[in-house]
Amino acid sequence: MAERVGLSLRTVRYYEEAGLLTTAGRTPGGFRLYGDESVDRLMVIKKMKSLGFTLEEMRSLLSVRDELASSGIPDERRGELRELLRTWVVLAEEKLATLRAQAGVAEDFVIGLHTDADRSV
DNA sequence: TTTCTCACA
DNA sequence: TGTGAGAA
Repeated sequence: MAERVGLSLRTVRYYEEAGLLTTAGRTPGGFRLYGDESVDRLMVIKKMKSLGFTLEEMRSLLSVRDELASSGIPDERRGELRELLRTWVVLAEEKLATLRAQAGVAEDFVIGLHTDADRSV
């Protein structure tokens, strides 16, 4: 699984210990078994990580996702979960706005360096 | 090659 | 928030 998603073995196990990942059981010898949903989860985790979300935040979002995907949820609870998901959308959009602003700074900086370089010829 | 645990940053 | 090392 670590190889599939491009994480170290230690990291994948650490995420399990941190409650972000559930194994689909073990072999008789104790080896971890992973299902396809583990790939999904790890992709979400990787993206959130790169955006600077904490493990706790990942846990939070993943649990909402899980519950929403489970069956037999009362409509009222469903509404709550949808609402929670919307707050995550907002948080992600905030990250996006911050990064865009940073990209703008980087762009200006590079342009400035180019003009410096050109002038110094 | 895996697992777990303890230490370390 | 991870990683390294040792032992089983």
